[in-house]
Amino acid sequence: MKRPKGLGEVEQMVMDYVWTRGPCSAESCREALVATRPMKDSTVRTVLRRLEEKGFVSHEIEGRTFIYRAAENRQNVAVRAVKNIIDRFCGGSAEELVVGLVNSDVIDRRQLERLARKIAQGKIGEKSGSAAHSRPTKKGDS
Amino acid sequence: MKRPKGLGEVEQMVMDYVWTRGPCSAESCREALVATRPMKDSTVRTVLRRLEEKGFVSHEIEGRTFIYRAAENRQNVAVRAVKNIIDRFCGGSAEELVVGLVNSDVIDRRQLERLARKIAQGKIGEKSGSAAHSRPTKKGDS
DNA sequence: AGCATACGTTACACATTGTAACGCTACAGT
DNA sequence: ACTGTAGCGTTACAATGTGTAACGTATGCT
Repeated sequence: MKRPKGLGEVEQMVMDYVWTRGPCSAESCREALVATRPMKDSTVRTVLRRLEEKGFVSHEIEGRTFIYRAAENRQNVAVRAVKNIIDRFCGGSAEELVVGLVNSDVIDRRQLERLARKIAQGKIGEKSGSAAHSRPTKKGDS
Repeated sequence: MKRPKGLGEVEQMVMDYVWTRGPCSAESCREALVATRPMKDSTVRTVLRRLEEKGFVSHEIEGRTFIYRAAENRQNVAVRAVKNIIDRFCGGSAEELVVGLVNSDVIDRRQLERLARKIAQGKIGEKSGSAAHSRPTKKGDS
């Protein structure tokens, strides 16, 4: 089992694009990124392929073009990463982390309280399944 | 400015030891780790030195022995890492992340609410200085 | 002096990541 | 049918991070 350690700089940019713009071809991805970061098409393709190997994206073929889409949404990836951190640094308990986040002004304490209340009341965050994917990502839905 | 990307496997183990046991020499560190992971003393020393370069530990000399100590406690490192994640994946806003954490059962929603309330009431998390100490957290402490 | 202790230097292997040149294949237009 | 080209894969290489450790050097003790 390959734990996706994380994303490199370019990989992150590509993922950001995919997450933001939705399913896209390698070329459209490159066209968007090339403004801030010049790179050849083969570079983008390689990155995309590696991203797929890591499980961050999947692709389906449309005509003869690969359409890549995110396998998970940003939040899920973020959650996994944070989960990892919690395991590594907090012994599995997230409480102290939350405290730390508040102390470091990463989270505003009032906002947190409001949010927590809403969550506790079930107004946010219906757990529909394992929360491991935003969509089934099954092929053949073209 | 070099942001410490993260810790490798061995680096993590060393840091865990330093965080848990407090200041220690390279040798005592090695003695503790060698049970689960055989390695030579020079290996530990190299790791410790790299850890220091990354800013995770500092050392002072006692006699002719280097005593390493954590530059930051676990929580702070964890918070920084999470902050990073929030920037990268959540556009700077932690709210959705919290929701995700709850949905993924990383944080219990009731616990979160209790915690948030306590924090909001100022019962927890008074920002007491820079919190850059390496006080052993009172978990499974001997 | 000679040895043990404790640290530094240097080096190497392997994985990850960014980058890209080529090369292959299938579809389109003439 | 033939050829151009769009679109993908293969392969490769450099830079960096990480684990690992042999060997070298300094210092204190007996």
